[in-house]
Amino acid sequence: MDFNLLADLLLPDIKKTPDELEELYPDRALKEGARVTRFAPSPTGYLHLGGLFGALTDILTAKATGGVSMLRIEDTDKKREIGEGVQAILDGFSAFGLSFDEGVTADGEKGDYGPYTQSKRVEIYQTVAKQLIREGKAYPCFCTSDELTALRERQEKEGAPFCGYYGKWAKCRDLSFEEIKKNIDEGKPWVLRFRSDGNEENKVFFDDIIRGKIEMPENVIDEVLLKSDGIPTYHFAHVCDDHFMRTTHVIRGEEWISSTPKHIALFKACGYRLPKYAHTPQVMKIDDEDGTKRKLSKRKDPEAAVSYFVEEGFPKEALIEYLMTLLNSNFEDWRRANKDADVFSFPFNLKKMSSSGCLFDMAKLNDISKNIISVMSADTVYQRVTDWAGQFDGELYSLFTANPEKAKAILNIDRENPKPRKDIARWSEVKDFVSFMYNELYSENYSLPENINSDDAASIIESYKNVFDVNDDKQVWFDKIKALCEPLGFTPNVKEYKQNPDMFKGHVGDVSTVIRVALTGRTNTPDLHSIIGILGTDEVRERLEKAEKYYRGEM
RNA sequence: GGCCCGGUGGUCAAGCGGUUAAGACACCGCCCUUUCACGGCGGUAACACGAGUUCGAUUCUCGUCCGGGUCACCA
Repeated sequence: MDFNLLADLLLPDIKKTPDELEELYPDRALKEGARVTRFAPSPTGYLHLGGLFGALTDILTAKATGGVSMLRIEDTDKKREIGEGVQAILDGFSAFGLSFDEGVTADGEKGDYGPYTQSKRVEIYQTVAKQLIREGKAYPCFCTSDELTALRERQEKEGAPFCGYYGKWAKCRDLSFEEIKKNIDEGKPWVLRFRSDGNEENKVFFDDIIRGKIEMPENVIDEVLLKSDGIPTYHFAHVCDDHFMRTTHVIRGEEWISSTPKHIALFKACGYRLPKYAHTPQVMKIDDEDGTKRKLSKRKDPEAAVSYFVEEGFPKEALIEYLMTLLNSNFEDWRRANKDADVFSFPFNLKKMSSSGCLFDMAKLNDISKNIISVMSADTVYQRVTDWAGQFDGELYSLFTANPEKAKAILNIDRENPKPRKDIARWSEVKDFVSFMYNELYSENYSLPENINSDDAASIIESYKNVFDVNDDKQVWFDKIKALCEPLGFTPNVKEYKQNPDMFKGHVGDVSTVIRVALTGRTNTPDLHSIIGILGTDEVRERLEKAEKYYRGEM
């Protein structure tokens, strides 16, 4: 058959040649060892945690080697695409401060190797496809999906080694030009298939940067290259795009390992140099229902969406730092040695990546987040909280913005010193954390630790009321509390109490706890003296009186 | 089911033939402390199993088991 004729019959509008494409997208002038990576999501929904994980890997790899990272949108499946898909991805990245050197951005595309949206690259794919047809390496297939289903059933029944369109089962493989022409003239839809020359018996090897040498049977499937709408499948798009974008390192999820032999065959058929592959592990979680470890699922797990972390109010640095610890386990050591360094200056190494799937650990994220927030200034925390609240918590927002000085004073308690408290892991916790400082949020809770009874509590409060002065400095304030102890049967000396616990009702800590509970409704708060200063005389008196009445059983 | 990837404490993980098998989170205890915290110190706890190679296997090989992925005109 004259394949040139076939090529023109199938793709008459394609005039370009692959050589022209080669000139259009020349090799990149990068220094030795620089890696070109790409993150290539489909706009099918919100950005997934695994996506952030992968994107970070791409960006870090490029940064660490002086290379280039790209964001390419793989929108070749119009059925699964959702309207705001691209925007959702972009929003996800911007929320966590990630950006790529090239590709799709909020302000359009940047870079010389575009377009970076696959639906705009159809001419490129078809140009390569046409060349493949000319070389007899691709052919049109007119099988309907019903026929394909029937084929599969037949293969199963007859015990074929595996299912798929290949070898003797590939009935369109050897259609004559006349048959093809007839089908085309009749307007029958067709897909373009790869004419595989692979052999099941042969092995194909590739070196995965993360996993080492992987050996698999050679591809024999006549994979679909162009779908009936002329749009490429992932496999073909991957080969064309990563060749012409001059990608050096294809970093993708491990679910792609099994189709790599296809890609290798395609790269070879096109005469392109194979990129390096790195298949990353997946982020998993324990299923709440059956307790098994499984891949994070978009459908079942709210924390699979990066928007979850935005809504919960995790500072963006926290999620990134957490992901970094998963990416390269020496990150934490590096961070300890480089406290203020930009995460992107971390000497990331793909080879150090673990190859086994990891469980998402919320407790660890919380810890990292608390550490990060604990070293922020009160101004910064205030700013971040109000930014967050403006979007997710109107009540907190009005409370904070109505009196910024008060909010900052609260947030500043025990902060900005060498040993800051670590109370807050996410902005959504702030409201509860500060609730006792605002009457709008405060609700009394007078429950005491078991070792203190109501009568003693009432006496403590009564005595404290008599000596309380909001203007006392911290030392005087605490001396007064200590002075309350002995007359009431408590000791100001914790050590003394521990030596002779039977001689006292309790120690100064218990006395403080009573006052703390009376004033805040909880046993655990930041420095009481500071709280009293912010609350002010009237409020403190009012709360003390109320608590005293409560403990005396008068309300 | 075929093919492939993976399997070190509860979690993330160092380790690459000889180690008392690091560290971090979580948990527990103690200490510090003028309350609450922060912090410091310490503790519980692991090489899935079975063969083989070797003087010696967590490290290498094979098998078993377990977990995951993939077998589309989805990516």
